Amino acid sequence: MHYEKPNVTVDVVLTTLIAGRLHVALKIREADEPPTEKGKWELTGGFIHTNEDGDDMAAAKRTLRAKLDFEPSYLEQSFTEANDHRDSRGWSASIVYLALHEPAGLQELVAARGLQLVDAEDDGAHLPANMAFDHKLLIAKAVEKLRAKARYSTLVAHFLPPQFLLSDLHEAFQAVRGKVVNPANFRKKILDEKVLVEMEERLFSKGRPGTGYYLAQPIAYFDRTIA
Amino acid sequence: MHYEKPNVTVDVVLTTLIAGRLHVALKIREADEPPTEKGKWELTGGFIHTNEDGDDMAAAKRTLRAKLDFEPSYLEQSFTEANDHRDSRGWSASIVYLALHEPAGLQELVAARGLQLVDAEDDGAHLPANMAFDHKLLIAKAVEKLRAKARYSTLVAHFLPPQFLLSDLHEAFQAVRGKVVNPANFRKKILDEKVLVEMEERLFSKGRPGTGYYLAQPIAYFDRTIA
DNA sequence: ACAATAGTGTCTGTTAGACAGTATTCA
DNA sequence: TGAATACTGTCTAACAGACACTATTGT
Repeated sequence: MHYEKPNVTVDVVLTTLIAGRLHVALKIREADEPPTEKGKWELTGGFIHTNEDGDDMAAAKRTLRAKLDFEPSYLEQSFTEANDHRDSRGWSASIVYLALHEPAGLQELVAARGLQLVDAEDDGAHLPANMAFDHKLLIAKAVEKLRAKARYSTLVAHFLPPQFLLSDLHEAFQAVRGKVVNPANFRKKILDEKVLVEMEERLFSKGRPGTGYYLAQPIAYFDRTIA
Repeated sequence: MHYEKPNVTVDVVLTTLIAGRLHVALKIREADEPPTEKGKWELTGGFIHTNEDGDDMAAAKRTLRAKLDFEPSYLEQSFTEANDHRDSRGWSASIVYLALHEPAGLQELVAARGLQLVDAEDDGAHLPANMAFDHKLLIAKAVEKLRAKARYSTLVAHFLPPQFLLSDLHEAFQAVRGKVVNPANFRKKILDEKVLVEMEERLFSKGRPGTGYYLAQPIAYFDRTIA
C-alpha cells in the first residue's frame, strides 16, 4: 500500500510586546500558490528543505534568515498542526515555532521588510480579516501557550533588551499575564528564584536609576508560579 | 526549486503506572524496512495515511486501533521530532503522542498482542538496548513532559480506573512526581480544586471503604502546583 | 480485638499580598 | 523643591506541611 506524503512546513509566530499588548509579525503573502491565499496576511514560514535543513529548528531559523534576515531572541517549537484541510494543495503538517523579541528591534525589522506588527490580544479580534490558511488559529494556540509558560518561567524577559530593570520585567509580566502584581512582591519573588544576574553598572531610565539585570540562561523555570 | 517531501509519522508513547513506576508499551518491530531496525523494540506508530486520516490525532487513533485494537484513556499531542538522521530512509518527522491508561487494561492488551510493558524510569536505563530509531529519545522527552504536567493537572488520574479513591490518586501523584506528600494535605488540596466528582456508592478496598471519585473532565488544570 | 485504610482537626512555619515609607535621580 | 521611579520593611491573611487523632470496614 502506498500513500501520498504530506507537505511539511514550519511557521513562526513571531511576537513582541508593544504598549502592554502582545503583537505578532505578519506579512502579505506573495506566493502564487495556492491562488486563494495570495494577498492575505501570513506568518513567516515555509517548506522544509530536506536537502539543507538538518532539523525543524534549523528550518525555522533558515526561513527567518532567508525571508527576514533576522534571528529572534528566543525560539522554540510550540506544537504541530496537521490535517487534510488546512491547505487546499493537500494534506499538510505545520511545525509551529514560537519566537519572542524586543519591540525596538522588531519594529526596525518590520519597517525594513514590509511586515506589520499586529495586536494579537482579545483572542485575535484585531487580526486582519483576511488571514492566510489557518494562521489565525496557529497564532491563537501559540499565544495561549506563551501566556501559560510566562507564569512559571523567565520567558517574557525576551520582550526586553538583554539588560533590563526589574520594573521592566514586572511590567512585561503583568501585561502578558493580564494581572496586576504588587511591585515589591514581584521583586522579592523573582530575586528569590536566582534566575537573574545583576549588572555592574546602574541602568538609567526616567526617575531614579536602578540595578540592571540580565538572564542567567535563555530560559529558567520557577518552582512556584509568579503572577 | 523543488524539494523531496519528508516522511511523516505518528508515534504513541503509551504509558502506565505499575508498582509505582512509569512503564511504556513496546513491541518488536516486524517491518522489513529499513532492515537495520527490524527486530528492535519500537513504539506503536506509523505513517500518516493521507487518504484516510483527517488529522494527526486521527492518525494516532487509527494506528492504535489497527495495530492494537485499543483506545487509551487519554491521548494528546506532545511534540514533534523532525530531522534528517532519525530514519535512514530520509528526512523524517514524527508527531509524538502521549497516551495514558490504567495498568490492568494495558496488561491484558499487552498479553494479547505480544507487547511488553517496560520500566521507563531512571532516564530510560531499563529500556532494552536495541531500541528502534530514536524511540528511546522520544520516550525520554514524552515522559519528562508527562512528569511536568502531572504537577498542575489531573493527568495522572488516567493511570487509575475511571473511579478511584483519593488514596489511589495520591499514590499515583507521588509515584510520578517522585515526592512524598502528606495524605491529609493532598486530600485538602485536590478537593479544593473542585476537579473531582463524588460517586454515589462507596468504593471497597482492603481496609475501611472510602468515597469514590471520578474526573469531571478528561483533564483539568490547577491554579497552584500540587506536589 | 486488631489490622488496615479512610478521613478530620489543628498547630506551626512560610509565603503571598497589601501597604507605608525611604532613596536617588532629573528638571 | 517636586516629579518620577527604585527599593526596603513590616503587617496580616492564606496556605503548606506536619502530625495527632477518630472512623469504618474485614478478619
